[in-house]
Amino acid sequence: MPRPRSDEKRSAILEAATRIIVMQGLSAPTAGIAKEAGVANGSFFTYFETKTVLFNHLYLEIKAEMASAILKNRSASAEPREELFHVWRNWMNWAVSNPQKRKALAQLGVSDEITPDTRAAGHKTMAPIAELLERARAHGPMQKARKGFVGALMNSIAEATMDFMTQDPANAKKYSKEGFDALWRMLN
Amino acid sequence: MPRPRSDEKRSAILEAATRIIVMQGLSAPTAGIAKEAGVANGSFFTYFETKTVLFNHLYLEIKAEMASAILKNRSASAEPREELFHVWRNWMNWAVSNPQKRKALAQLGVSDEITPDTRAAGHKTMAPIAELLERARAHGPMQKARKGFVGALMNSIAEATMDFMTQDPANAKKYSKEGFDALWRMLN
DNA sequence: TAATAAAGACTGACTAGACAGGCAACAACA
DNA sequence: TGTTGTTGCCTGTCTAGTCAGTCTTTATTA
Repeated sequence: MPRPRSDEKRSAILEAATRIIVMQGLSAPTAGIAKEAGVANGSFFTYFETKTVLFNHLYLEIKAEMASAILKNRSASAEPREELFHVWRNWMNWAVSNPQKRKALAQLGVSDEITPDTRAAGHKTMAPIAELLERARAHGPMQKARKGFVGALMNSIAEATMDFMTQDPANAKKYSKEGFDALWRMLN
Repeated sequence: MPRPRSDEKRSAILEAATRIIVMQGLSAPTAGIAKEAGVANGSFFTYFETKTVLFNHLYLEIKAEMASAILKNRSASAEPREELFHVWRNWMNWAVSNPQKRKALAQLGVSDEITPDTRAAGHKTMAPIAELLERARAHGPMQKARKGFVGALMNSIAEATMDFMTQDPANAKKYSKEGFDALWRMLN
């Protein structure tokens, strides 16, 4: 049997890229990422054809992981408010526990190396959350607003809240509660 | 007497940089910016010592212009809600009228070439708006939240709203109203 | 008014360095 | 020994910033 192409090294590169991007930005040399991953300079390109391909994979991976963390342990029965709050808490927890991934994701998100296809795929992983939001706003003042707009507003409030939580961890809980209450007031 | 160094060319470079950044991103070559400004390659550096210096100047200039547009024609007497809405409308109008500047500012804002000093100065130009927000939230449920946090929430809602307005201009007015109402609900 | 000089704004070819990706050689396993 | 993953050196390309020199305008003089 041929020695299998190591998925571990693939993951190592993705993780190394996260760390390096946080520290040095997207213009960081591939050589640095390879070194951080404990892999030879040229090996980088046996795992990812180009730097851009790596970026697109990393974007999707982090986004998918985040979506999965957000949707963990849902109780299907709960009231809309409770349901949304559960998701909110998962979201904020993930952000506090994974500041690097969040930071890297933010950088990747504004890069023009991320293709529309990748963005669309990333958006798709968030679809269940959008659906949940639909129920939460169903009877409130935003019921006639465009679906995507409400989602964008929620997302922007969440991002701002997460920024403050990571920047001032001592008051993280406070920000989380205030942020969610603000969101709920907006929806109802 | 020496011929005066042309402020027009300085402005031309700043304007050219805005256009080029929107089209090509921050990694666009200085040569391209110089060409777009109708200035020789090397002249770029007689107006701005380095590319980073240009970026910092541009960031501040756009931010200051935006703040000035937002604060235009204020009537000091009005009710908090009216006062805030006036500012909101100015803000949205500026965004719709200057999509390129907004886009360039967004790119510059996430760049790590913008120094903390520059960010602080940019923040300062928005101080009057923050003050106004203080009055608007004074009697609402967010009166005990940290000042900067409320400002960040307002800003994030405004950004999301402006995104949708520029992306779907036909419904711009609708988004503007819905966005402001959402903000006000959040504050009260 | 015309000729000359001085100043300094402006130019663009050039350089030094950085980096993405290629590739020829190598190592490990069957 | 053949096959395949892995290596790290190499190269072609790109670009920020430099600098020796040109050009334009103003000041001075006759």
